[in-house]
Amino acid sequence: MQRKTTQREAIVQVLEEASDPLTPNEIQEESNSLRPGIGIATVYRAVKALVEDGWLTTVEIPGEPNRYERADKPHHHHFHCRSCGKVYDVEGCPGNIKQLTPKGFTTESHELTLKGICAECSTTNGVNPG
Amino acid sequence: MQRKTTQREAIVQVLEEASDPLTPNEIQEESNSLRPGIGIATVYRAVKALVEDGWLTTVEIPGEPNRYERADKPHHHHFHCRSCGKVYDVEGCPGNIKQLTPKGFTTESHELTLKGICAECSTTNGVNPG
DNA sequence: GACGCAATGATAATTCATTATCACTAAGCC
DNA sequence: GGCTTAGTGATAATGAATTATCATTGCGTC
Repeated sequence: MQRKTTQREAIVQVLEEASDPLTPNEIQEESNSLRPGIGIATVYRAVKALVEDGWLTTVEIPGEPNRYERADKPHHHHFHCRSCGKVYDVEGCPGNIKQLTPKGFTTESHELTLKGICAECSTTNGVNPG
Repeated sequence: MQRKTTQREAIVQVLEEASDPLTPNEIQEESNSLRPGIGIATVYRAVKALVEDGWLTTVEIPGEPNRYERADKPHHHHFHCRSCGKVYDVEGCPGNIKQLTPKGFTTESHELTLKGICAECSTTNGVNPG
């Protein structure tokens, strides 16, 4: 039977409160501030189960490890900062995506990733936003 | 000094004539039909040099190996077929992408990937396009 | 045609993210 | 409080893409 553990509770809480998608490593770090000692294997196991439950969605960014966020968020896209590497949620969608679909093709979904410099890195010196 | 080899000629020709971005493995296979015996290491070396020259661009699709295409193509996006795995060029762009940029962020570029079933797979039975 | 060295090709090594292993821990039931 | 066994954590193993190694090949020059 599925047992309730303090590790899993911490992981779920972290993902519940996250405003942006997190990598397994980020989940581990943040979970450990709630409940120290959680191993990376436990994070992977929990994430896998939560994705299978449909409670988490996988966010794939090219050249980046997978990130995970709650599946109940409305349709949105992502911003990938090339300075700090963080991934942020971006509200909205251009909306006229499917009209790009070539003849004979069927578009089932789409992923849009903005790339640039996030607000935090813009206000920090050492990075040239231009 | 940079020498002209039959291997590099074949690789360049393959990329010159490619209508869609190719993975190193695809480049190797196609190059070998022009000039048999080209090793994967040679493909990686040639691609790396061509990207550094600015003649090739890297196309990154989540969960897929990198693909490469000529850098002189006009702005466009990509379609990733979930059946055969191929990546196709898609003309055009929604155009109003940057207005999604959150306050304080700077968008330098964007990547849009359509996912679904390509024309070839749609006409082949065994795949349900819906 | 001979020579020097850049390029090649086979393959080992590396680099990651992710998964498997296994002894130990602790949740839930008595 | 004990028992059973699912869950955990440290780490080895795996898988896949890419890079390094090194003996050999062949381009470009003399």
